[in-house]
Amino acid sequence: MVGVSVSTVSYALNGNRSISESKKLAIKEAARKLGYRPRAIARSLASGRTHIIAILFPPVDHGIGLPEIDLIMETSKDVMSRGYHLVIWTLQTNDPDELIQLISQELVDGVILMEVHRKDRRIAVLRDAGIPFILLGRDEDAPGETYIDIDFFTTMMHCLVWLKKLGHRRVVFMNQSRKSFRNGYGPVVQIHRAFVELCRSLEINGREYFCESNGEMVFGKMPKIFSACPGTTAFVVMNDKALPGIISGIMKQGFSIPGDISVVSMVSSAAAASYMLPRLTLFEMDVERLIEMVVSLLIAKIEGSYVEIPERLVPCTLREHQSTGPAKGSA
Amino acid sequence: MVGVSVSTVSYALNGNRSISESKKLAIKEAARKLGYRPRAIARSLASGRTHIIAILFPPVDHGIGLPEIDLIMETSKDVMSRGYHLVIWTLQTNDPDELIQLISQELVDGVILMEVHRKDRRIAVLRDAGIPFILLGRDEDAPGETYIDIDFFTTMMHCLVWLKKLGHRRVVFMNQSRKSFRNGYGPVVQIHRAFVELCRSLEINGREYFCESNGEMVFGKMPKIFSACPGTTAFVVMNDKALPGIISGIMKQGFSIPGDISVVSMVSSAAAASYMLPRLTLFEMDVERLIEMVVSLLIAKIEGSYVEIPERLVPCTLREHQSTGPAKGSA
DNA sequence: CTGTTAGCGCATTCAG
DNA sequence: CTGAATGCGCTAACAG
Repeated sequence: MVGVSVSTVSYALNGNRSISESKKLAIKEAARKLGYRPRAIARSLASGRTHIIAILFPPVDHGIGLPEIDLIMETSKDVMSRGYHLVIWTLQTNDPDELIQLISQELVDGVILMEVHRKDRRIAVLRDAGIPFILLGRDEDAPGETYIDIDFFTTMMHCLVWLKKLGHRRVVFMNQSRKSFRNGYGPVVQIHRAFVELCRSLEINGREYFCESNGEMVFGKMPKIFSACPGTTAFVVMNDKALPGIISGIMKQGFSIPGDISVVSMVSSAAAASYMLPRLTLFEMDVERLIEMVVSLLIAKIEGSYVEIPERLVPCTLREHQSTGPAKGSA
Repeated sequence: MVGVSVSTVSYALNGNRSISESKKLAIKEAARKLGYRPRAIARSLASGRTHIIAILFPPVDHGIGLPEIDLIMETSKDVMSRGYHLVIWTLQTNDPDELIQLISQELVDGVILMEVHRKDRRIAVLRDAGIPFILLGRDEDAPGETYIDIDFFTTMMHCLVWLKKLGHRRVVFMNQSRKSFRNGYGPVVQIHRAFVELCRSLEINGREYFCESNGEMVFGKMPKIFSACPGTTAFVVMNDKALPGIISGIMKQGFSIPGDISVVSMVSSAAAASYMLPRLTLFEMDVERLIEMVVSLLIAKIEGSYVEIPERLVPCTLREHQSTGPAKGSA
C-alpha cells in the first residue's frame, strides 16, 4: 500500500483536483506495478458517463461499400485515441422503437448518424431522448441539427473547373440511382444540384444520368449514352460500383482512357479506386478530417464544452492518376 | 405503482425465477407504459456481465477490404439480435500493453479475433487475462484455442474438381503476397498447401504465383506468367485487389473471358465481385454461417454453457457467373 | 412464490 | 491538500 485513501487514488488518476506531485507519482507508479486499471463499468455508474459512442447505421438496402469501411475504422481509431469506445449499431428496421430501445439502455454517451436521408426518422428519436448526436451527412428537413458533411458543391466545382482547364467542354455525369435521388439521399441530391448549377455558370455542356450500382446494367446503357451525347470527352462518376461498367462501356466503343475520354471518380476512397484499372483519377474523401471533426464535435457536446463551429463541410481532394488528361482535340 | 418490490421487477424482467404469470404480465405492461428500461451500466456492475463483445483488429498494414466489412456488419447484426453490443477495437501497435489496457477495463465479456496470424501475440494476452475469446482464423502455433475458420482445403478441392470437370488441366493460382505467406498469414498458408497438394492428387498442371494486392503491379507481371505457363486455360485468384490487373492482363494478351480463359475468385464476397466486369464466378464466403458460429460459440463460452463442437470449418460456396466455362478445345 | 437488503467499484460530495 | 462517507441503479443472495 502506498498509504493513501481511495479518493486520493481516484483524483490522482483522473486529475480532477490538485494533489501533491509526489503522491500523484507514487500512486501512478503503484497502479502501473499492480496492473491496476479502473473498472470501466463502475466508473460509468458513478460518473454517469460511459465513454462509449455509437455509430448508427440504418437498415442497409443498397449495401455498404468501401468508403464506409474507411469511415468506420477511422472512427474507431479516432475515438479510441480519445479514451472512448465505439459500438456499431445496425438497425434492422425503420421502426423508431428499435432505436428507442437502444438509447434507453443509456449505454452510450453519444451517437454518430451514418447514411443520413431526408426526413430521417432517427433524428427525432435522438432529439427527444436528449442524447448528444452528430449527423455525418445532412437532412434538409432537419436544419439546426449539428452535422458534418462532404462539400459536394466545392468538390464538383473543383472538378469541373479543372476539367474545363484541360479543355473538356462536353461532360457526362453519372450519379447514383434515381431511386436514391427520390428518397432524398443527401449526397445524390447535393451533387445533382451542384452539377446542374455549375455547368450553367461554367458554360459546360453537361448531361447527367442516374444509374444503378451495377456494372452490367450500366454497361448495357452506355451505347445509348454515347449516341445521346456525341463529342463527350469526360465522364464524372459518383458511383463506385457502376465504374467497371462505365469503363468497359467506353472501351467497347473503341475509345481509350484517357486518350479519347477522361474518367474521374467523385467522392470516393483510394481503396475503391484500387479496384479499377487503369488506376483512376479521383476526388477522394478526406476521411481523417471528416471523422476528426465529427468525433471532436460529438465529444465536445458530450463533455459540455460544445461550441458552434463555422466549418462543417469538407471538400474532397483531387488525386490524379491515369484515367484523365487533356480533352482530345484541344491542342 | 403495481405494488411489487424491486426484486420482483428484476426477476420478472430477467426471468431468473418463477413468478406468477399475472404479476409478470402486470410488471411488463407497466414497464412498457412508463417506458422503463433497465440501465445497462447498473445492471452490468451488479451482475458482472456487460453484454458487450469486442471485435479485435490488429494494426492494419495491407488495408481492410470488402469481405471484412461484411464480417463486421454481420457480426453486429448477429450480436445485437442476441441482446449484446459490438465494440470495434482497432489496435494501433503490436505492443501487448495496448491490448492489456483494453481488456483490463473489463468493458467486454468476450473478444472475437480478426486477421489471425501465426504466432499472434494477442492470443497470449487474452488467455492470460482469462477472458473468453474466439479466433476467426487459425494460429497453428496456438492449437487448442477455439477457432472458426474458412475451409480452404475443401473450397480449393471443390474448385479444382469442378474446373477439371470443365476440362481445365493447366491452372494458374494467384495467391496473395509472398510477404503475407512468410508472415504466416493463415489464409495464404492454408490455400497454398491445399493448391499444391490437390494439384498433385488431381493430376492438374498447376502453377502458383504470389502477388501484391495491386492491380498495376500484377498487370505488369502477366506477360511473364503467360510465357511461363503456356496453354493455361484457367486462373484461380485469391486476391481481390489483384483481379483488375489479372483480367486486364488476360485481355491484353488477346484472350477472351471465358472463351479462352476462365477466371475464378476464391474466398471472396459478392460485393467484391460486383466491382468487376465481366461478373466473376466466385467461391463466396458464407459470412452468415461463419459469424453465426463464431458468435454462438463465444456467447456460449461467456455464459458458461460452452461445449466443444466438431465443426469449425466453413467452406465457400460456388456462385457461377460469367467468367468461367469449359476449357478451350475440350469439346 | 415474494419482499428485504447487501454490495458491485468507482466518483464525488463533505469534513478536516 | 487529503480521508471518510454516500450513492450511482441494479442483481442476487437471503429470508420469509
